[in-house]
Amino acid sequence: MTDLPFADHDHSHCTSGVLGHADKLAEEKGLRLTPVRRAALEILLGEHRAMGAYEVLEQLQDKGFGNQPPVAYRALDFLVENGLAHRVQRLNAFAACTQPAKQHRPVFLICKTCEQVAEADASDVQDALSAAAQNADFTIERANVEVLGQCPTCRDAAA
Amino acid sequence: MTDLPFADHDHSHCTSGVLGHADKLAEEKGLRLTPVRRAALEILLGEHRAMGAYEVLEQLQDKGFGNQPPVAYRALDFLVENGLAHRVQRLNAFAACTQPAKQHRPVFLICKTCEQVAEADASDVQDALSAAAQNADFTIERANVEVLGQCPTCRDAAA
DNA sequence: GTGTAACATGTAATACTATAACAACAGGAA
DNA sequence: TTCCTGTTGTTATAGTATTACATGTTACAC
Repeated sequence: MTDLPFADHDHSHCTSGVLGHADKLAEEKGLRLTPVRRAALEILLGEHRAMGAYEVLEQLQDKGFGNQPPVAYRALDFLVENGLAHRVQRLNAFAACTQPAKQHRPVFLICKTCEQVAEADASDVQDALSAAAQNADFTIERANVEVLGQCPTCRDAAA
Repeated sequence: MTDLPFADHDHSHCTSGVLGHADKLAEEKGLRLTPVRRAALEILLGEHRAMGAYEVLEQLQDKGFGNQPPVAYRALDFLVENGLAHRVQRLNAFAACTQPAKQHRPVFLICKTCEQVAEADASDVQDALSAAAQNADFTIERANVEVLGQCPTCRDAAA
Protein backbone atom coordinates (compact mmCIF):
# COMPACT_ATOMS: atom_id res chain seq x y z
CA MET A 1 0.00 0.00 0.00
CA THR A 2 2.96 2.28 -0.41
CA ASP A 3 2.16 3.69 -3.78
CA LEU A 4 -1.44 4.46 -4.52
CA PRO A 5 -1.52 5.51 -8.14
CA PHE A 6 -4.84 7.29 -7.80
CA ALA A 7 -3.96 9.20 -4.67
CA ASP A 8 -3.37 12.90 -4.84
CA HIS A 9 0.12 13.67 -5.85
CA ASP A 10 2.30 16.53 -6.88
CA HIS A 11 1.26 16.59 -10.45
CA SER A 12 3.61 19.28 -11.66
CA HIS A 13 6.43 17.26 -10.23
CA CYS A 14 5.50 14.03 -11.94
CA THR A 15 5.01 15.91 -15.20
CA SER A 16 8.36 17.62 -15.19
CA GLY A 17 9.97 14.38 -14.12
CA VAL A 18 8.72 12.53 -17.16
CA LEU A 19 9.59 15.39 -19.47
CA GLY A 20 13.04 15.53 -18.00
CA HIS A 21 13.46 11.84 -18.54
CA ALA A 22 12.27 12.21 -22.11
CA ASP A 23 14.85 14.88 -22.79
CA LYS A 24 17.57 12.76 -21.30
CA LEU A 25 16.44 9.74 -23.27
CA ALA A 26 16.46 11.73 -26.47
CA GLU A 27 19.99 12.85 -25.86
CA GLU A 28 21.27 9.44 -24.91
CA LYS A 29 19.63 7.46 -27.64
CA GLY A 30 19.67 10.10 -30.32
CA LEU A 31 15.90 10.23 -30.47
CA ARG A 32 14.44 13.28 -32.06
CA LEU A 33 12.03 14.65 -29.54
CA THR A 34 10.77 17.32 -31.89
CA PRO A 35 8.39 20.11 -30.92
CA VAL A 36 5.20 18.26 -31.93
CA ARG A 37 6.26 15.15 -30.12
CA ARG A 38 7.22 16.96 -26.99
CA ALA A 39 3.98 18.91 -27.12
CA ALA A 40 1.98 15.71 -27.45
CA LEU A 41 3.72 14.30 -24.42
CA GLU A 42 3.03 17.47 -22.45
CA ILE A 43 -0.62 17.25 -23.38
CA LEU A 44 -0.90 13.67 -22.21
CA LEU A 45 0.90 14.48 -19.02
CA GLY A 46 -1.24 17.53 -18.48
CA GLU A 47 -4.36 15.48 -18.02
CA HIS A 48 -3.05 12.31 -16.53
CA ARG A 49 -5.75 10.25 -18.10
CA ALA A 50 -6.32 8.28 -21.24
CA MET A 51 -6.98 10.64 -24.13
CA GLY A 52 -8.27 9.99 -27.59
CA ALA A 53 -5.99 10.87 -30.47
CA TYR A 54 -8.42 13.51 -31.61
CA GLU A 55 -8.45 15.14 -28.22
CA VAL A 56 -4.69 15.39 -28.37
CA LEU A 57 -4.92 16.68 -31.91
CA GLU A 58 -7.22 19.46 -30.82
CA GLN A 59 -4.75 20.65 -28.23
CA LEU A 60 -1.87 20.33 -30.66
CA GLN A 61 -3.79 22.53 -33.01
CA ASP A 62 -4.27 25.12 -30.29
CA LYS A 63 -0.52 25.19 -29.91
CA GLY A 64 -0.04 25.93 -33.57
CA PHE A 65 0.65 22.52 -35.04
CA GLY A 66 -1.20 20.86 -37.88
CA ASN A 67 -4.81 19.90 -37.47
CA GLN A 68 -5.03 16.68 -39.43
CA PRO A 69 -5.24 13.26 -37.75
CA PRO A 70 -1.83 11.99 -38.87
CA VAL A 71 -0.17 14.80 -36.97
CA ALA A 72 -1.47 13.40 -33.70
CA TYR A 73 -1.12 9.75 -34.59
CA ARG A 74 2.46 10.12 -35.66
CA ALA A 75 3.47 11.97 -32.55
CA LEU A 76 1.65 9.47 -30.36
CA ASP A 77 3.13 6.51 -32.18
CA PHE A 78 6.56 7.93 -31.62
CA LEU A 79 5.92 8.28 -27.91
CA VAL A 80 4.57 4.76 -27.68
CA GLU A 81 7.46 3.26 -29.61
CA ASN A 82 9.91 4.89 -27.29
CA GLY A 83 8.19 3.97 -24.10
CA LEU A 84 7.05 7.47 -23.24
CA ALA A 85 3.37 6.68 -23.60
CA HIS A 86 1.10 3.69 -23.77
CA ARG A 87 -1.59 2.81 -26.15
CA VAL A 88 -4.56 1.50 -24.26
CA GLN A 89 -6.16 -1.09 -26.46
CA ARG A 90 -5.95 -3.13 -29.66
CA LEU A 91 -8.34 -5.01 -31.91
CA ASN A 92 -11.95 -4.01 -32.22
CA ALA A 93 -13.44 -7.38 -32.60
CA PHE A 94 -15.69 -10.08 -31.32
CA ALA A 95 -15.20 -13.78 -30.85
CA ALA A 96 -17.59 -16.51 -29.83
CA CYS A 97 -17.02 -17.77 -26.36
CA THR A 98 -15.77 -21.32 -26.60
CA GLN A 99 -16.67 -22.23 -23.07
CA PRO A 100 -19.95 -20.51 -22.37
CA ALA A 101 -20.92 -23.11 -19.83
CA LYS A 102 -18.18 -22.28 -17.42
CA GLN A 103 -18.13 -19.07 -15.51
CA HIS A 104 -14.73 -17.95 -16.57
CA ARG A 105 -12.55 -14.93 -16.99
CA PRO A 106 -10.50 -15.66 -20.02
CA VAL A 107 -7.22 -14.45 -21.37
CA PHE A 108 -7.22 -13.98 -25.09
CA LEU A 109 -4.34 -15.34 -27.09
CA ILE A 110 -4.59 -13.68 -30.46
CA CYS A 111 -2.48 -14.92 -33.34
CA LYS A 112 -1.50 -11.92 -35.41
CA THR A 113 -0.99 -14.10 -38.45
CA CYS A 114 -4.11 -16.27 -38.69
CA GLU A 115 -6.21 -14.10 -36.41
CA GLN A 116 -7.44 -17.07 -34.47
CA VAL A 117 -8.34 -16.35 -30.91
CA ALA A 118 -7.90 -18.87 -28.17
CA GLU A 119 -9.26 -18.46 -24.70
CA ALA A 120 -6.68 -19.57 -22.25
CA ASP A 121 -7.86 -20.44 -18.84
CA ALA A 122 -5.82 -18.25 -16.57
CA SER A 123 -7.22 -17.95 -13.14
CA ASP A 124 -3.67 -17.24 -12.00
CA VAL A 125 -3.65 -14.13 -14.12
CA GLN A 126 -6.96 -12.99 -12.76
CA ASP A 127 -5.90 -13.64 -9.22
CA ALA A 128 -2.79 -11.57 -9.73
CA LEU A 129 -4.93 -8.89 -11.26
CA SER A 130 -7.27 -8.86 -8.31
CA ALA A 131 -4.34 -8.51 -5.98
CA ALA A 132 -2.91 -5.61 -7.96
CA ALA A 133 -6.25 -3.84 -8.01
CA GLN A 134 -6.78 -4.37 -4.34
CA ASN A 135 -3.38 -2.93 -3.69
CA ALA A 136 -4.44 0.27 -5.40
CA ASP A 137 -7.84 0.20 -3.70
CA PHE A 138 -9.36 -0.07 -7.14
CA THR A 139 -12.72 -1.76 -7.75
CA ILE A 140 -12.62 -4.05 -10.75
CA GLU A 141 -15.64 -4.12 -12.94
CA ARG A 142 -14.31 -5.71 -16.04
CA ALA A 143 -10.85 -6.91 -16.95
CA ASN A 144 -9.61 -7.42 -20.43
CA VAL A 145 -6.44 -9.36 -20.99
CA GLU A 146 -5.26 -9.61 -24.55
CA VAL A 147 -2.05 -11.12 -25.73
CA LEU A 148 -0.89 -10.61 -29.29
CA GLY A 149 1.62 -12.99 -30.78
CA GLN A 150 1.89 -16.14 -32.79
CA CYS A 151 0.24 -19.49 -32.44
CA PRO A 152 2.44 -22.58 -32.82
CA THR A 153 1.14 -23.37 -36.29
CA CYS A 154 1.88 -19.98 -37.78
CA ARG A 155 5.19 -19.72 -35.99
CA ASP A 156 6.34 -23.04 -37.35
CA ALA A 157 5.13 -22.14 -40.80
CA ALA A 158 7.11 -18.92 -40.68
CA ALA A 159 10.29 -20.61 -39.52
CA MET B 1 -0.52 -29.39 -21.88
CA THR B 2 -3.79 -31.25 -22.09
CA ASP B 3 -5.77 -28.65 -23.92
CA LEU B 4 -4.02 -26.75 -26.67
CA PRO B 5 -6.48 -24.17 -27.84
CA PHE B 6 -4.80 -23.72 -31.17
CA ALA B 7 -4.47 -27.39 -31.96
CA ASP B 8 -6.64 -28.95 -34.62
CA HIS B 9 -9.96 -29.94 -33.27
CA ASP B 10 -13.33 -31.14 -34.37
CA HIS B 11 -14.71 -27.80 -35.29
CA SER B 12 -18.23 -28.87 -36.17
CA HIS B 13 -18.43 -30.48 -32.79
CA CYS B 14 -17.31 -27.42 -30.86
CA THR B 15 -19.69 -25.29 -32.88
CA SER B 16 -22.74 -27.39 -32.28
CA GLY B 17 -21.77 -27.69 -28.67
CA VAL B 18 -21.82 -23.97 -28.11
CA LEU B 19 -25.01 -23.56 -30.07
CA GLY B 20 -26.61 -26.30 -28.05
CA HIS B 21 -25.52 -24.62 -24.88
CA ALA B 22 -26.92 -21.34 -26.13
CA ASP B 23 -30.28 -22.92 -26.81
CA LYS B 24 -30.34 -24.47 -23.40
CA LEU B 25 -29.32 -21.24 -21.76
CA ALA B 26 -32.06 -19.38 -23.59
CA GLU B 27 -34.62 -21.82 -22.39
CA GLU B 28 -33.44 -21.84 -18.81
CA LYS B 29 -32.99 -18.14 -18.36
CA GLY B 30 -35.75 -16.99 -20.63
CA LEU B 31 -33.31 -15.31 -22.98
CA ARG B 32 -34.57 -14.56 -26.41
CA LEU B 33 -32.10 -16.14 -28.74
CA THR B 34 -33.77 -14.68 -31.79
CA PRO B 35 -32.85 -15.52 -35.39
CA VAL B 36 -30.43 -12.61 -35.83
CA ARG B 37 -28.72 -13.35 -32.57
CA ARG B 38 -28.40 -17.02 -33.27
CA ALA B 39 -27.14 -16.26 -36.75
CA ALA B 40 -24.52 -13.90 -35.35
CA LEU B 41 -23.33 -16.58 -32.99
CA GLU B 42 -23.17 -19.11 -35.81
CA ILE B 43 -21.11 -16.70 -37.84
CA LEU B 44 -18.62 -16.14 -35.05
CA LEU B 45 -18.40 -19.83 -34.43
CA GLY B 46 -18.01 -20.55 -38.10
CA GLU B 47 -14.67 -18.77 -38.24
CA HIS B 48 -13.28 -19.33 -34.82
CA ARG B 49 -11.42 -16.09 -34.87
CA ALA B 50 -11.95 -12.51 -33.84
CA MET B 51 -14.21 -10.81 -36.33
CA GLY B 52 -15.03 -7.16 -36.80
CA ALA B 53 -18.64 -6.12 -36.37
CA TYR B 54 -18.83 -5.16 -40.01
CA GLU B 55 -17.60 -8.56 -41.08
CA VAL B 56 -20.35 -10.14 -39.08
CA LEU B 57 -22.81 -7.65 -40.51
CA GLU B 58 -21.88 -8.63 -44.03
CA GLN B 59 -22.60 -12.25 -43.35
CA LEU B 60 -25.84 -11.40 -41.56
CA GLN B 61 -26.86 -9.48 -44.62
CA ASP B 62 -26.15 -12.50 -46.81
CA LYS B 63 -28.52 -14.46 -44.64
CA GLY B 64 -31.28 -11.97 -45.20
CA PHE B 65 -31.04 -9.74 -42.15
CA GLY B 66 -30.66 -5.98 -42.10
CA ASN B 67 -27.54 -4.36 -43.42
CA GLN B 68 -27.08 -1.44 -41.08
CA PRO B 69 -24.42 -1.41 -38.34
CA PRO B 70 -26.82 -1.52 -35.38
CA VAL B 71 -28.11 -4.87 -36.56
CA ALA B 72 -24.71 -6.41 -35.96
CA TYR B 73 -23.83 -4.41 -32.88
CA ARG B 74 -27.06 -5.23 -31.15
CA ALA B 75 -26.80 -8.92 -31.82
CA LEU B 76 -23.18 -8.96 -30.72
CA ASP B 77 -23.91 -6.97 -27.59
CA PHE B 78 -26.57 -9.46 -26.67
CA LEU B 79 -24.16 -12.33 -27.08
CA VAL B 80 -21.52 -10.60 -25.02
CA GLU B 81 -23.93 -9.69 -22.26
CA ASN B 82 -24.99 -13.26 -21.96
CA GLY B 83 -21.58 -14.78 -22.00
CA LEU B 84 -21.88 -16.34 -25.44
CA ALA B 85 -19.22 -14.16 -27.00
CA HIS B 86 -16.42 -11.87 -25.96
CA ARG B 87 -15.55 -8.43 -27.01
CA VAL B 88 -11.86 -8.19 -27.55
CA GLN B 89 -10.95 -4.66 -26.68
CA ARG B 90 -11.67 -1.49 -24.70
CA LEU B 91 -10.87 2.19 -25.01
CA ASN B 92 -9.07 3.63 -28.01
CA ALA B 93 -6.81 5.96 -26.18
CA PHE B 94 -3.35 6.98 -25.18
CA ALA B 95 -1.81 7.82 -21.86
CA ALA B 96 1.58 9.12 -20.94
CA CYS B 97 3.80 6.56 -19.33
CA THR B 98 4.31 7.55 -15.75
CA GLN B 99 7.41 5.47 -15.28
CA PRO B 100 9.33 5.72 -18.52
CA ALA B 101 12.60 5.10 -16.77
CA LYS B 102 11.79 1.60 -15.71
CA GLN B 103 11.49 -1.20 -18.18
CA HIS B 104 8.04 -2.33 -17.19
CA ARG B 105 5.01 -4.14 -18.42
CA PRO B 106 2.13 -2.30 -16.87
CA VAL B 107 -1.41 -3.15 -16.05
CA PHE B 108 -3.81 -0.31 -16.69
CA LEU B 109 -6.37 0.52 -14.07
CA ILE B 110 -8.90 2.71 -15.82
CA CYS B 111 -11.49 4.56 -13.82
CA LYS B 112 -14.67 4.63 -15.84
CA THR B 113 -15.86 7.72 -14.01
CA CYS B 114 -12.96 10.15 -14.07
CA GLU B 115 -11.09 8.38 -16.86
CA GLN B 116 -7.84 8.53 -14.99
CA VAL B 117 -5.43 5.78 -15.83
CA ALA B 118 -3.03 4.35 -13.33
CA GLU B 119 -0.25 2.00 -14.19
CA ALA B 120 -0.10 -0.71 -11.63
CA ASP B 121 3.07 -2.60 -11.38
CA ALA B 122 2.08 -6.18 -11.78
CA SER B 123 4.91 -8.47 -12.60
CA ASP B 124 2.83 -11.23 -11.01
CA VAL B 125 0.24 -10.74 -13.68
CA GLN B 126 2.80 -10.84 -16.42
CA ASP B 127 4.41 -13.92 -15.01
CA ALA B 128 1.08 -15.68 -14.90
CA LEU B 129 0.48 -14.55 -18.43
CA SER B 130 3.77 -15.95 -19.60
CA ALA B 131 2.95 -19.25 -17.99
CA ALA B 132 -0.45 -19.40 -19.64
CA ALA B 133 1.02 -18.61 -23.03
CA GLN B 134 3.75 -21.15 -22.64
CA ASN B 135 1.17 -23.73 -21.78
CA ALA B 136 -0.51 -23.12 -25.11
CA ASP B 137 2.82 -22.99 -26.92
CA PHE B 138 2.00 -19.43 -27.84
CA THR B 139 4.68 -16.82 -28.49
CA ILE B 140 3.88 -13.53 -26.82
CA GLU B 141 4.71 -10.40 -28.69
CA ARG B 142 2.68 -7.84 -26.86
CA ALA B 143 0.34 -8.11 -23.93
CA ASN B 144 -2.33 -5.65 -23.05
CA VAL B 145 -3.95 -5.80 -19.67
CA GLU B 146 -6.72 -3.36 -19.05
CA VAL B 147 -8.97 -3.21 -16.06
CA LEU B 148 -12.07 -1.07 -16.08
CA GLY B 149 -13.63 -0.06 -12.81
CA GLN B 150 -13.62 2.68 -10.25
CA CYS B 151 -10.85 4.43 -8.46
CA PRO B 152 -11.23 4.98 -4.72
CA THR B 153 -12.04 8.66 -5.08
CA CYS B 154 -14.89 8.20 -7.53
CA ARG B 155 -16.22 5.18 -5.69
CA ASP B 156 -16.38 7.05 -2.42
CA ALA B 157 -17.97 10.01 -4.11
CA ALA B 158 -20.64 7.77 -5.59
CA ALA B 159 -21.42 6.08 -2.30
C1' DG C 1 -59.08 -11.42 -27.60
C1' DT C 2 -57.80 -6.77 -26.86
C1' DG C 3 -54.85 -3.39 -24.95
C1' DT C 4 -50.61 -2.30 -23.30
C1' DA C 5 -45.83 -2.39 -21.98
C1' DA C 6 -41.48 -4.11 -23.03
C1' DC C 7 -38.42 -5.55 -26.03
C1' DA C 8 -36.61 -6.41 -31.11
C1' DT C 9 -35.64 -5.02 -35.57
C1' DG C 10 -34.94 -1.97 -39.60
C1' DT C 11 -33.13 2.18 -41.39
C1' DA C 12 -31.06 6.77 -41.91
C1' DA C 13 -27.89 9.87 -40.42
C1' DT C 14 -23.83 10.97 -38.19
C1' DA C 15 -19.84 10.79 -35.04
C1' DC C 16 -15.55 8.91 -33.87
C1' DT C 17 -11.10 6.46 -34.89
C1' DA C 18 -7.39 5.41 -38.14
C1' DT C 19 -4.55 5.02 -42.35
C1' DA C 20 -2.78 5.69 -47.16
C1' DA C 21 -0.56 8.54 -50.24
C1' DC C 22 1.90 12.36 -51.68
C1' DA C 23 4.19 17.01 -51.45
C1' DA C 24 7.40 20.00 -49.10
C1' DC C 25 11.18 20.66 -46.32
C1' DA C 26 15.27 20.10 -43.05
C1' DG C 27 19.64 18.00 -41.69
C1' DG C 28 23.58 15.04 -42.17
C1' DA C 29 26.97 12.33 -45.03
C1' DA C 30 29.52 11.50 -49.21
C1' DT D 1 26.24 20.34 -53.81
C1' DT D 2 23.75 16.20 -54.06
C1' DC D 3 21.65 12.43 -52.17
C1' DC D 4 19.50 10.08 -48.51
C1' DT D 5 16.68 9.84 -44.58
C1' DG D 6 13.38 11.29 -41.77
C1' DT D 7 9.78 14.83 -40.23
C1' DT D 8 5.77 17.53 -41.05
C1' DG D 9 1.67 19.13 -43.50
C1' DT D 10 -2.39 18.08 -46.11
C1' DT D 11 -5.96 15.64 -48.76
C1' DA D 12 -8.70 11.95 -49.12
C1' DT D 13 -10.68 7.89 -47.57
C1' DA D 14 -11.41 3.67 -44.81
C1' DG D 15 -13.03 1.47 -40.71
C1' DT D 16 -15.62 1.41 -36.24
C1' DA D 17 -19.62 2.80 -33.44
C1' DT D 18 -23.73 5.35 -31.80
C1' DT D 19 -28.08 8.18 -31.81
C1' DA D 20 -32.61 8.59 -33.04
C1' DC D 21 -36.76 7.24 -34.75
C1' DA D 22 -40.19 4.20 -37.02
C1' DT D 23 -42.05 -0.33 -37.19
C1' DG D 24 -42.97 -4.85 -35.54
C1' DT D 25 -43.35 -8.56 -32.25
C1' DT D 26 -44.05 -10.94 -27.77
C1' DA D 27 -46.01 -11.68 -23.45
C1' DC D 28 -48.95 -10.60 -20.01
C1' DA D 29 -53.02 -8.35 -17.57
C1' DC D 30 -57.41 -7.57 -17.97
